[in-house]
Amino acid sequence: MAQSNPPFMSGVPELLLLQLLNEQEMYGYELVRSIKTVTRDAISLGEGVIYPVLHSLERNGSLKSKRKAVGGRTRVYYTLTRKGGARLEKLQDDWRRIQGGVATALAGSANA
Amino acid sequence: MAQSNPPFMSGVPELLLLQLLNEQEMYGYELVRSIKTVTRDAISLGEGVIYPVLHSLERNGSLKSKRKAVGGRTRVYYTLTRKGGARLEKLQDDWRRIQGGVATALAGSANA
DNA sequence: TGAAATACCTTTTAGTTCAAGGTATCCTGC
DNA sequence: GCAGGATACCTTGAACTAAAAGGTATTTCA
Repeated sequence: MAQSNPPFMSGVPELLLLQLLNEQEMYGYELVRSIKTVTRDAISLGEGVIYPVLHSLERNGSLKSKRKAVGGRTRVYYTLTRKGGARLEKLQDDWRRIQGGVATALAGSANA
Repeated sequence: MAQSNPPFMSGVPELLLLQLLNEQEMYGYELVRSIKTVTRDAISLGEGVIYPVLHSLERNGSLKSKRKAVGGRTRVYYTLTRKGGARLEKLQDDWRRIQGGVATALAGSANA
């Protein structure tokens, strides 16, 4: 039946979004540029990645959104729910675990 | 035409394999268990991940293999080529970049 | 008026990883 | 002498993620 676990590496886009939205509400287009800035260009995620993740997080109750008209354009602002906060903590833990795992491996013969 | 870049997070299995093989020659089954050990259980990759990566690395000239009969079983030992060494360095850099990127983002409002 | 930036979104394609299954040998205990 | 578990190789099929590209519409500014 092959019920796959989520690929162990994934969820970084999701992690970054939740992290930023935990600090302040933002809208999609803003998040696209924020991620680039905040990671000092190390990570650049296009709109085709951001919007689908945003929508799925809202669907599962991790985010809530609010439309605001600014000038003539509409912006959709997102904020974390309590569930989103829990999700963020889980993803942070996951990340630290695998980051630590890779670091240990890389330390193998290196410098030291 | 959508000529995709490899997903920015990927290549961690490849990185771990190359790293371990850079330290000493190993065979597939051994690598499966080594990765689990060396990452202190943070990362566990099955044979279905390891063998295909091994084969594709050999195909593109990053690894070379040598069969050895041990008892009645055959082991296929892999070692890095020069090209594999270069590939390892590239993946290490990639990893450090994205790791740094995520770290910067996570540092945002945290503890400090 | 026309190009670039802002702002939303979806669809298509490609790529990776996962679980599971398949073969065969060896060793241990019974 | 044979059953079961560990060793050792491998492939297949499904699931999931993320990348790229395209599509609409408005605003700003030259």
